[in-house]
Amino acid sequence: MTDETDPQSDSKPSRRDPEGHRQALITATLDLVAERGVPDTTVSRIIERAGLSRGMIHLHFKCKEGLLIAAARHFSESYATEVETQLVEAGSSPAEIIVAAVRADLSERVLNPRTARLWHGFRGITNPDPEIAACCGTRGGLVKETIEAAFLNLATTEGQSNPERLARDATFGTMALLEGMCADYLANMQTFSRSDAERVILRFITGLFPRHFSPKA
Amino acid sequence: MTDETDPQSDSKPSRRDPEGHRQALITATLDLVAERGVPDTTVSRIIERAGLSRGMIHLHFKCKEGLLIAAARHFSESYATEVETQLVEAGSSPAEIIVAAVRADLSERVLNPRTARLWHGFRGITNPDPEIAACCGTRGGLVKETIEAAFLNLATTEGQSNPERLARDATFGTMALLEGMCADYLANMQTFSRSDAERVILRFITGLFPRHFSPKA
Amino acid sequence: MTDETDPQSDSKPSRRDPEGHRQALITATLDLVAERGVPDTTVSRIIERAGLSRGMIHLHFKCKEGLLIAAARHFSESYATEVETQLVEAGSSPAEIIVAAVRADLSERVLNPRTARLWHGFRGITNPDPEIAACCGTRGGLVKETIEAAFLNLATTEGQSNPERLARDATFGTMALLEGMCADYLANMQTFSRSDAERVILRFITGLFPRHFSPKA
Amino acid sequence: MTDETDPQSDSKPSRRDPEGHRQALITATLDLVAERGVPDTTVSRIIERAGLSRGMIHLHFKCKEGLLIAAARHFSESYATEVETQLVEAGSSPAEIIVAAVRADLSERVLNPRTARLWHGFRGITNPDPEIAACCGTRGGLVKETIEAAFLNLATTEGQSNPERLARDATFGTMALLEGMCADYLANMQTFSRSDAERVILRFITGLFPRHFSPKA
DNA sequence: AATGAATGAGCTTTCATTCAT
DNA sequence: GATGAATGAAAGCTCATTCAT
Repeated sequence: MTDETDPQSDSKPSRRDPEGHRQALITATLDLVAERGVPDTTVSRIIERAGLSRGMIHLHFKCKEGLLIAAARHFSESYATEVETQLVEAGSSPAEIIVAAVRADLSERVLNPRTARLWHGFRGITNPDPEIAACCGTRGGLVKETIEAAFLNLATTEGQSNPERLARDATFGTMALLEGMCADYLANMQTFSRSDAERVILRFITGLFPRHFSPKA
Repeated sequence: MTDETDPQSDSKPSRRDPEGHRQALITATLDLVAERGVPDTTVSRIIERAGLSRGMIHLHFKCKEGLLIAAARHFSESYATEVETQLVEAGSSPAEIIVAAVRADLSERVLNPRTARLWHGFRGITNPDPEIAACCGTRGGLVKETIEAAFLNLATTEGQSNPERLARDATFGTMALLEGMCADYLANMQTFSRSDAERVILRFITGLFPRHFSPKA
Repeated sequence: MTDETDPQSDSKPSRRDPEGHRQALITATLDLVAERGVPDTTVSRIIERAGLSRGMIHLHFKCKEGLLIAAARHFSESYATEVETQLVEAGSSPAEIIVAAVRADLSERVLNPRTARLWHGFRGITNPDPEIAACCGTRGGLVKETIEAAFLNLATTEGQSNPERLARDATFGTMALLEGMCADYLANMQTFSRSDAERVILRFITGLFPRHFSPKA
Repeated sequence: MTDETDPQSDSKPSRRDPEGHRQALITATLDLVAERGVPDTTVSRIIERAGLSRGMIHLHFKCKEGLLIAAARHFSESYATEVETQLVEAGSSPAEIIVAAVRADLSERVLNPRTARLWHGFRGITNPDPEIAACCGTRGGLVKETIEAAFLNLATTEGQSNPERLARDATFGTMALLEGMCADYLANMQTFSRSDAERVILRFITGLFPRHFSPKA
């Protein structure tokens, strides 16, 4: 998943390796944001964890804010990549895509303590850089587009009067439910049930598309 | 909501008014958390905004953390109070209660830039005081109980095989949707539509209780 | 040893008892200086321990410094009183008085963790109030005068050429040794030996007055 | 004693000179402890006197306590070094070494207002860091060992029944006297007489080793 | 490209003292 | 005489950033 080109695997990067240094700083930053939150992710802790020198951050990212933006973008892209990867292994019908997307979003690899803390950590910044707000403000981007396209496909097939609106509502609700599940997971990690979450979301979808999903999918 | 007994109206509290000072500090803190986030809510800014002296915070709340906890609790209680207030004006049937609760939660008084930022600001603290986590980790408490009771009422009436589970799913989904709407509102304040949000949530509820809600409630 | 007039023994003084309040504050101050040193003896800790109100200190002693002076003086007087008390039980010959004074000064009641810390605590104030310097700068006062008188008695009897100087040297040396022993006690409480200390001081005295003290006194 | 390699003499150290900065901070700290005592030796005063920036203390010593420990150790080492230096110029017989050590300890360079205040300032910390207690709790270390070895040499030569105990008593008494003299010096700088102090200490030593010291050494 | 010593603004907290009650 | 809420200066410390090397 990480640097294939780095001959020394993923430990401390070698002395002259600008790209390795960038990656090491981003990884250290994400680790810290997940563990301690954005405000406690200090320059000192980042460089200590990355095993690099103090000036490195300003050399590669201009300032701490720049590193934070790069880290948030990296995290957001990892999320989309991971969901898309899981979708590839699923079927290709719209209904299969939607169910697979929901399952992927609730899977251990996408929803875990680290990611739940990262989403909320970045979202907790009240006046975030627009860049951070754009990529971590809500789940969205590629995943949302994929789901919306599948819903539109279903709605059109069904011959509804206003398929665009149905698809939009379905997407809006599904994404909101996933957001809400993530918040619930963060607050109640011990008792949170992935299967309960999945069942509730499918009940919502089934309510909108009764022909395409069985009540007990 | 402010000092009825204070002869000098509700502006700056008089020199000897412990309770007024406590309230002033909590209000200033909530204002700042909403405007600038938790980490930028410094003691200096709080006392400047409250127009009080530096030592006051430690006198009344022992430390800044204590004030933050008191503020979070106050905010959480205000939320519940506001929703309950709006429920009083609604009908008394389970379905009416549920619809009213959703509408209240999406109303201007409950969901606005200040509250959306406060929820996420407090939630963004990665290792929060348990007290803060308990009251701001997710919408819950009184509102959730009210909704769950109403759903259970409907589910039992309907003669479902497992009414408890249906009520639990309905509550879980509704709360998750409200959470997700709040996150969406925070991320897209300009384009967010309260009516779209309400319609989507009612579609979810209608899917689970088709007899009690009309498709276009 | 304390307030004979207080009907409620030595616990918290009653509501209207100025003298009891003075004593309670002094005792609390000495306890704290012994336990935590002068700099950590704060007004808050003093009033908490004495169970009195904040304004009390400034009411009875004008300021914290005034209380500290009163406490130092009280401690110094307690030291002299205790030594004199032990001397009363001793013999009345000059040699007996001297040996008894040394023993008293090294006794558990006079040299213990509390007193060793109090002497050094007050002495550690670099620019002390002259009053504190006078009473806690070095052991002195009454005890020193008693010893010097006894030495002078011995020296005169012995018919030395310069009895005043001999007495002065003996007193100077004995007091210095007692000071040194106190410092050693503070630094090495576990290993300090009162009998070793006494033997060494008596060796010093025996060296100056071989006729009046046996080598193995 | 100062930077031989620094081309800009020994005034303010150059912008990049870690070791010089360390020394400057230690010197400033000792000056202040001597002038105002440990509690009034604040970070602000230290950096003002050293002409360095605020963060420097925490950069080189981690915290104020760390600087204080380093300063105490430096002071303790300076004391031992100074006494040893003066001993080199003295004779090499045990008796000469002892007399020289006493004289050195009472000399202007070893016993002066600054050092007397430093000993008592550091000793006045009631719950000192073990490191500070170890090096400033009592005169000791190298000087004590040197004196004890010399006394043991004398005691063995003299053929006493228990030479170790005699040497121990002599060392204990001499060190205690030197401690006591230092306390007396601190309390009575104007009237303190180095020659009186020396005479009294030699009287003690002469009493224990009459063959090796003349009564009026 | 890379380093890490240095900076000083700004952080939370503690403190002796005041004074309306 | 007695109280304790209120004050604000000053404490120790952390921080992102700079820049000589």
